[in-house]
Amino acid sequence: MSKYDGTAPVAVTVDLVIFTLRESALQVLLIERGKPPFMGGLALPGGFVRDHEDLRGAALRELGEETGVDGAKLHLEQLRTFGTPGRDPRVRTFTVAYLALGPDLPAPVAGTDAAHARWMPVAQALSPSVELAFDHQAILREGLDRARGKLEYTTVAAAFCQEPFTLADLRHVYEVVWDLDLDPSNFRRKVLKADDFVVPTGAFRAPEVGRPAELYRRGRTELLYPPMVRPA
Amino acid sequence: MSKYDGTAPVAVTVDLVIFTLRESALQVLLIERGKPPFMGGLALPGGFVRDHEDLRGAALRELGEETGVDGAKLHLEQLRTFGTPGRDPRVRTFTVAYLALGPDLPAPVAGTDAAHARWMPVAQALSPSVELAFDHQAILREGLDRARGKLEYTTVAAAFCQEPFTLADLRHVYEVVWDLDLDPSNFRRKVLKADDFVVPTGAFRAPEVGRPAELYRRGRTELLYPPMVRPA
DNA sequence: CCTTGATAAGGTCACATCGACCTAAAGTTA
DNA sequence: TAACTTTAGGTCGATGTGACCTTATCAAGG
Repeated sequence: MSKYDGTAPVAVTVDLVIFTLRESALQVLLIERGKPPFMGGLALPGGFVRDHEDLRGAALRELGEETGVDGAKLHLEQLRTFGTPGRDPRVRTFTVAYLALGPDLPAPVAGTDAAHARWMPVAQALSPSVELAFDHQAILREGLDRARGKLEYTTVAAAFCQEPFTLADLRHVYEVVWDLDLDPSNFRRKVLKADDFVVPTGAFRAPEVGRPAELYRRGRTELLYPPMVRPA
Repeated sequence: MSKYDGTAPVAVTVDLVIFTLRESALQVLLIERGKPPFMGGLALPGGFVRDHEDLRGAALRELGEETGVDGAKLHLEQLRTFGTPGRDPRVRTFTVAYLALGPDLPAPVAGTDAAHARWMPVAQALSPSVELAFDHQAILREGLDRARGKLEYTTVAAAFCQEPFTLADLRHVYEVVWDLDLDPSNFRRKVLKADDFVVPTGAFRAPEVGRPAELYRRGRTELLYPPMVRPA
């Protein structure tokens, strides 16, 4: 970039913050780096953007390589771009961070690119005991903040649920991501009053114990109005 | 990028969507391009990110060059990164778009980099009669959407007001950006009930006609709770 | 076969907020 | 002084919310 003509060595990558709900915890997909820098350390999945490849396309490709999941069915949105000089010790690197949300995604499969990938509770990944490569801790932090905020005024919570799902499943998403308890009755009232947040299927699912719950699918609404208020 | 090692010709730029209120209209700063491509056409201000320069730093520098304003006093946030192949016919270019909001900013000064810059009402810039270079129309559209949305649940509206300002000034921001009328009385109640959105100065300003209005300064709160609801 | 326990479904009620509207205060202009 | 304009502030019915209660429907156990 020294000549300001775009020919100096600059790299552009995408990094993914992939969240899912496993074992009643919000978990993030991390990979073990197989090459320097930060070899052996943990990092967010990601890679270089290829020629002729859209940014979103690159994110979808990485998503498929790391989780084996068809990203077309997940929620995927751009988070922010990080480009502080020195964040990659090798070359000036800009990374476009993406946030992906999905229902309980499969464990990474051995024998693939994803062999060195694993799920880790977000709380653990953000704790001082874990060190992530590059500035991935900051990216993860921002992904968490974004996800928490978006639950309030959008319907993305349903992206964490495998269809069909019960209202308890959906409430569970809020409770885990926000780390608090919600009143089942009031939650039900809000969700059903919001227009086309969820649509009933007429079918029911019997839990291990208790009354069977009706099953729902995602509605078409993206924006949640009125918003789900997050208690103090 | 063909070798995935970050040495292929790739350019990274920042582009700015700079909004201000002039003559009771939301206006955006556009420049007349002095070189190809799109020579002579209108475009958002922006430029290459330099070595050793932060993304935000590059945005602040361009802001100063184009408006002569010390960006430290404006609201500046990252919008999104655009990198569709072919968006720049010369070389693969990724642009990190920033959104800047400020009070009635000075007209561009002749004899500077900003000589070819001018303010244009956003409605006009987005109309079919105006063609912006590259994908700047899409970027502008997204900046407008972001600004409109952020007025709801943050206090950025105050960034459009020169301090000190009246509640009518602040209300005017909402009315212009949202293109609708708000009830002065209810607006007043909401703003004053929100904690530390604005702080009274005790001073008053006499308008051309009508009762003098109390003057306020920006408070420290960033998030507006409860949010300002946008009528349908 | 009925009780217990658990969860879903749905209702009640006091309270806060909101939109629509009204009144009073404090200036300027005719 | 009257008319007009804008700010400041209040009222009231409608609506949303949190806390809590009741009932329905299943499984498990006596």
